[in-house]
Amino acid sequence: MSDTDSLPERKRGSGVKMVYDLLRDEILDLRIAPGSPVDEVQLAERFKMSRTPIREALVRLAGEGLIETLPNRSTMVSNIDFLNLNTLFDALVLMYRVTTRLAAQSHRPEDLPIIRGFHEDYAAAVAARDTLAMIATNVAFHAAIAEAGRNPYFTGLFRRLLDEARRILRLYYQSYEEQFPQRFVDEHAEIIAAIEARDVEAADRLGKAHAEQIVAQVQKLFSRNDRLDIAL
Amino acid sequence: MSDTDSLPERKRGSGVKMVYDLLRDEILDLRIAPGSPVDEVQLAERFKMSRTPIREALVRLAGEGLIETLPNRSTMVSNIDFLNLNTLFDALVLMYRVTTRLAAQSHRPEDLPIIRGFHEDYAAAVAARDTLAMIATNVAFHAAIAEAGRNPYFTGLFRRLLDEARRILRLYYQSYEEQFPQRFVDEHAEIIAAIEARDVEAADRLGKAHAEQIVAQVQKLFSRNDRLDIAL
DNA sequence: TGTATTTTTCTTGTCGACAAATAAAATACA
DNA sequence: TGTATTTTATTTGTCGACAAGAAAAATACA
Repeated sequence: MSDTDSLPERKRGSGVKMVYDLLRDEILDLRIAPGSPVDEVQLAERFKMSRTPIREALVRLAGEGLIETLPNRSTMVSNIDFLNLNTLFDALVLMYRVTTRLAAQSHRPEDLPIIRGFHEDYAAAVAARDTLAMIATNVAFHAAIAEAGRNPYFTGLFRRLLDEARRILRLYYQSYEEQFPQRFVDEHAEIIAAIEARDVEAADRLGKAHAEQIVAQVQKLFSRNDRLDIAL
Repeated sequence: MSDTDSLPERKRGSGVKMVYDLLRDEILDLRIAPGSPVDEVQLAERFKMSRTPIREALVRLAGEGLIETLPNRSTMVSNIDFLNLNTLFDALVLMYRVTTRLAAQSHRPEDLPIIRGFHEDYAAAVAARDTLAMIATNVAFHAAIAEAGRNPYFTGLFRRLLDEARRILRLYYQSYEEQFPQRFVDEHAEIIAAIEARDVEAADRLGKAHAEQIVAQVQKLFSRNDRLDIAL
């Protein structure tokens, strides 16, 4: 694989961030399977740098729970905890509500163009049936709404939840290729309208409904898979 | 200062955790002032180890927002963001509600003795007028309730919020030494009762009231200080 | 042939040293 | 004396090497 086959001229502090961002994306897009071993020397060779900056990137990833470190022994990509998916869904629904509500309450005029921009990106991805782009732009859309709510603690947790959900959605879209996401586009438009009108209650309600609908779809899929697994 | 004047025999992976825990406590108890510079070589000398494990501990602390690093330049203890305290309070109130509610909903019998234990520790700290112990045991009490709710995403955010609040409460108790915490002890007892009775609505209501009361007190103090600052 | 023990291997954890980047100090110049 | 430029100093970022720990492999022994 020709990853970093560009100029070996790297700036001083940039290596860590690069490794961090790249590994993070690969993990969240399921390009690296959960449970896969993460080898420091291998990464050092791949990125053509010493183990030290690699290690720092791994420590950061471990801090976000994306990888797990066994003391003195291997490091691996965190598994998806299917048994506790409901806790993830609970947290997601609440954060959808809270961030949308806060955005309606305290957004500024300059926030709306940004949100609309991601909304259009998402619509374009749906039209193009580009699954990875759909997932990424959907996350960006809701993250932008959260930013407009201006509570860093909520946006921080929400981002993390959306990241974790990114892996699940990746599985979801791998299994089923349905055309329903158009519905999500419409719901997004409604949410924007509620935020713009500063209708806090409507924003809350729409955010909740939007989240619960996605969760229900995913749960339906996984229960189907569960039954399949048992049947085999 | 004779910090680590014990045996130089350290186990292999223990250094990082030790430095991390110690620095974290010092920061949260305001033993290191916000804005203070954090020097790697100094810490390396103090803990008698190389800069590498120190660095790893600092990366973890930075990941939690407890320290801030300027690229290629100094590292310092994060300042308390007084201008955005309301976002912290908003998040805290919501998490008090959610964790108490969830605890009432899905706690197990073995959780209650743990919660009661911290409740008694807190009562003892109040009786002894030990400010630092009061803050620490109060955090432990609510963290235990959150654990009983069994949603790792909520407990994670809640712990972080309580940590940040620890620094503020430290300021609070430095300024005013009032005897009202007995009221908190009583409220804690009510909360435990609601959880035990699995009364979800009552737990929610009590958690919210408890949080809002603390927030109101702290806000009153800071608004007083603000006026004082302006007057000077 | 099966089990206990030793040896090997592989990965991580730690170290000391050097290079780069920035701020502070010193110097030159008007 | 005030400002621009060079030099020094200090702190971080990166490197290569070595040691420790744990699993796997190999060996010894019954």
